[in-house]
Amino acid sequence: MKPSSAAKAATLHDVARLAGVSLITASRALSKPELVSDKTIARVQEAVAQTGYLPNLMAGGLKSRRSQMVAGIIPALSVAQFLPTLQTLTETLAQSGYQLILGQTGYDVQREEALINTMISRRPDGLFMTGLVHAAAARERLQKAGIPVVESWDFSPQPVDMLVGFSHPAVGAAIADYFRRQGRQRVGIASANDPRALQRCAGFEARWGQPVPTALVPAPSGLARGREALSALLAQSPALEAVYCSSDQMAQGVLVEAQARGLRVPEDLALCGFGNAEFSAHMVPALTTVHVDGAGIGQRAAQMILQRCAGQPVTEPVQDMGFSIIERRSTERAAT
Amino acid sequence: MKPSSAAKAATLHDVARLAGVSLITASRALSKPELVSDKTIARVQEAVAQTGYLPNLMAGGLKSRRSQMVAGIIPALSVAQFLPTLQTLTETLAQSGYQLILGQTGYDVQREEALINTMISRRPDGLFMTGLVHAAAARERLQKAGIPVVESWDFSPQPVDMLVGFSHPAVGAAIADYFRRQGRQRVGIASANDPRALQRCAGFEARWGQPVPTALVPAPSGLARGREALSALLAQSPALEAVYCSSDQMAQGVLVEAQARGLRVPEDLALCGFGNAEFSAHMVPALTTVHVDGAGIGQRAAQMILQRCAGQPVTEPVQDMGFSIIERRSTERAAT
DNA sequence: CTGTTAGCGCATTCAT
DNA sequence: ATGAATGCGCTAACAG
Repeated sequence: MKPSSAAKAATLHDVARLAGVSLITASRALSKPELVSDKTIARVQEAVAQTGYLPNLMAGGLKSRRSQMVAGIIPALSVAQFLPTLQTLTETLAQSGYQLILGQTGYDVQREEALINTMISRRPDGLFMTGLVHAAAARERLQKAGIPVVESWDFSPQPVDMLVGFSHPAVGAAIADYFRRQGRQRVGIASANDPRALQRCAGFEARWGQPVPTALVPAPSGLARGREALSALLAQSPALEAVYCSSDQMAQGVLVEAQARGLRVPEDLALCGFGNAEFSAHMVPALTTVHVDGAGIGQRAAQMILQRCAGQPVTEPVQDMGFSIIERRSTERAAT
Repeated sequence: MKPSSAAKAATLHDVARLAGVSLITASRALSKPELVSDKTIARVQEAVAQTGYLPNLMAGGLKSRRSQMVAGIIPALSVAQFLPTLQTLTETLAQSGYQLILGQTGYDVQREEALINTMISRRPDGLFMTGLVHAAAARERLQKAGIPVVESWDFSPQPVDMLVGFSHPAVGAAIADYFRRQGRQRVGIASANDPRALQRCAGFEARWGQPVPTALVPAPSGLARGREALSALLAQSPALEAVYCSSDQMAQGVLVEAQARGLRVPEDLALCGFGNAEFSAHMVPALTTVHVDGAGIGQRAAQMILQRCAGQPVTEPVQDMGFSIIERRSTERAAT
């Protein structure tokens, strides 16, 4: 018995032989024990233990047409936004025996399309997307594949299949309304240049009603980008009173840069972020931001996929999860 | 032609028939074109385009015993530490046509073991672990499975197979040395309670030579935990001069709490983090921290796995990636 | 260069 | 409650 890879893994055949039963009985003992006598089950179990048998899900899946895998497509793992969603999705799926296969598009529509094809080749039982499916060919492919598809973190009246998300233009508009309600005049935007962040910018500007000084930085946005962005904004508009930032991470950078320039937040400059990151409530000043239930998105998406895999209909295939502005110190008005 | 899932996906058989060639010729035209005439390839390609054929990798993998998948096991997606590693790993593997299947252990050894079994059932061509494989049974299983395994972000003289990481006790010791060299007297530790962070604490304290006030918080550590930790530390040791934090995120929290208490960093309190996050260089003050090449770990791990999948030997199966202390403003000595 | 034959490991029919 | 045959879709061997 060499420790090398020589020894082929035990198959169900080996288990059946050792247990003195037929192949199919061994199979049933493991996956449908209610159809097999307790004595037989015990014998099979022991044979499994002795041989160290682990089922080959590829073989089982080939026949049963269920791979027990779900494809997950994201722009990039480094986008902190999506982490709670992915974490919950992975966990919820795992509880039902499904694993996630991960793919990253890098915000590139061509890579997204290629990735979707690659994923379909693995015959996943479902597919999860952050964002919408952009390529028309991919949409068609997915529809033809006939598996449950959940698009997320965005909104569309005509999703490929199911959707759990919210409207980014509405977020932008809500922040514009909020700043206006506070009586702010000279507002600016510090945003990443990814499609969803740009939708928020557009929503903000449309509601604001006039051009808004905007500094765009490459996605994914972080603290360093926030510092750059505020510098760029102040160059355009020195008397800035309030800034909407496309992520809380970026807002941290705007805060640091403001402090480095001797600007007080919120007295001289008000800040609103997006995402309600774990740290935002604990910054000084605490950060006003837009809360989105990322973990909830992941859980609902997983439930929808699992439900459909179980053959049940999904009652509400398009869910707007909404959002809410969390007011904190960083946009407090001076008590004049 | 209903748009529903009724229409079964085209198989290679359909493609072959349409192209007027045999099954295996169609197969070769797609996967080993150098063995097939250009004319035939063109005919097959067209049949593929017409049918919308996408290969079934489960079926191919069953026969060829290569699934083109790599299992990736991490504690939790929310641990920012590992993101660059995972991102690079996923990308590098994808370039060679491999996809990553993700599993999360939640730092639980039992879940880790169960997950490894589940993963083996999918017959991945390789397995990547953040950390070491803890359960003895799992180590054995992996060795018997005969696939390339890379453990990472830690060090062990006897890995299951291959390893790319570094020594956490050595990190702790290096920071202790650094503080001592600076002439700091009253030092403290603010650390998460995960196994690797605890190793760094132990290394620090051993090198320091006497008990070090320590505040432990649950992993994963973030800004909020850092604030808590500094409060706890100051309660124990009011005259604290320097703190080592087990992550840069946590160091941010310690900084915020220090500032909230009117302590100046570095004049009143020096700070050293761990991880060299993207933001650390841009904080005010910029954060001294320990740099670890997380992306490099992911890339090397991917290369090792790919090399072994290609049947080539890996010349250096155990790689210590080392680490380095990046000195920045947060530990600067006053120019007395 | 192309085709024929024979499985990969398992689960779904049917039968008993 | 158990078993025998059949095939999921594809590729590794060998032949031609």
